[in-house]
Amino acid sequence: MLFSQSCKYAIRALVHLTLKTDSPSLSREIAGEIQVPEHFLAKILQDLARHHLLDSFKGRGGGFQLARAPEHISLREIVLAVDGNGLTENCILGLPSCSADSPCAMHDWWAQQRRELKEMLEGQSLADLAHNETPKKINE
Amino acid sequence: MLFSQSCKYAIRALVHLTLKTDSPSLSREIAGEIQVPEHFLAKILQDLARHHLLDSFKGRGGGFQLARAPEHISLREIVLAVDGNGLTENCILGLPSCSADSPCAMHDWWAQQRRELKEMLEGQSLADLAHNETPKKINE
DNA sequence: ATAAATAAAGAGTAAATTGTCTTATTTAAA
DNA sequence: TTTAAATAAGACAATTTACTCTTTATTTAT
Repeated sequence: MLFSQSCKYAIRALVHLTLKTDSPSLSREIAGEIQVPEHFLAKILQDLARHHLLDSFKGRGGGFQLARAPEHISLREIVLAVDGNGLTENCILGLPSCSADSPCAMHDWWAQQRRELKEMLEGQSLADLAHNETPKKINE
Repeated sequence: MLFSQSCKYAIRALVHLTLKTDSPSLSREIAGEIQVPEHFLAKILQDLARHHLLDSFKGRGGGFQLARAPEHISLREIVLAVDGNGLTENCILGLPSCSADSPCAMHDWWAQQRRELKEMLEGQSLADLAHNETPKKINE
């Protein structure tokens, strides 16, 4: 599994928010729309706010909102915020001692793969993702 | 995390066995050499035997051995045996309904990425991996 | 036959992740 | 200034993954 469940939910929530940039959205409503556990999502949104990908507003009229234009939020930033940098920084076989000096069996292979993966996560913006989202049915 | 802990252990065990193709190795000894929990590894080896990547022999003189030449065991086969096909077959955002007809926000991006990942897992054989392993110190 | 060595299997424990519920805290409106 | 609406935070429950321990089954050598 490339992304944790939290990270998947984060991406879906952010894509959803990309389509609603006018006013703050309630965590409860977002959860309902993208069909994920309400309180669990709330924590993820708090986390994204701490990482300055979202702005949060308390009290009446509050909610969550993208902190920046979706064109300037990369998929990589989202993954880093929620899952940390383990995916691209740790040894793929989990060896703490793995390094260029004492490489594991997959070190060179993964060094190449991870670089490409990183570039592709950086190259994909939230705006790109939102653009590919299946449009909601209107009739019905 | 790309691979489960079990899968990481499996790869390390198989690489180790690639360097010892003469006679069956004991699961206990493999665990000691690659430094992973003994009984946990035993189950993983059983699983690899069920998937015909290893041959197992009970009783005195028994142990585990590669079922085929390491040149003909791909990294992809190992991952499939231990982690299943979820990584390359499931929606990366975990949506059961995601398909070409109703794609998720990352569908197209991931379709491309997963194809490349698949090819690279197929292209890497156990022999290739073993070849990149850090050689054990001899003096001392 | 018997004993010893090994994998196989099963049941259980521990830890991490995922998800729920309740209570603060903050804000804006009435 | 009180009340209602929202996020923030904390404690907890459930599930999955990782790991351990014990027993059973099988094989070889004596």
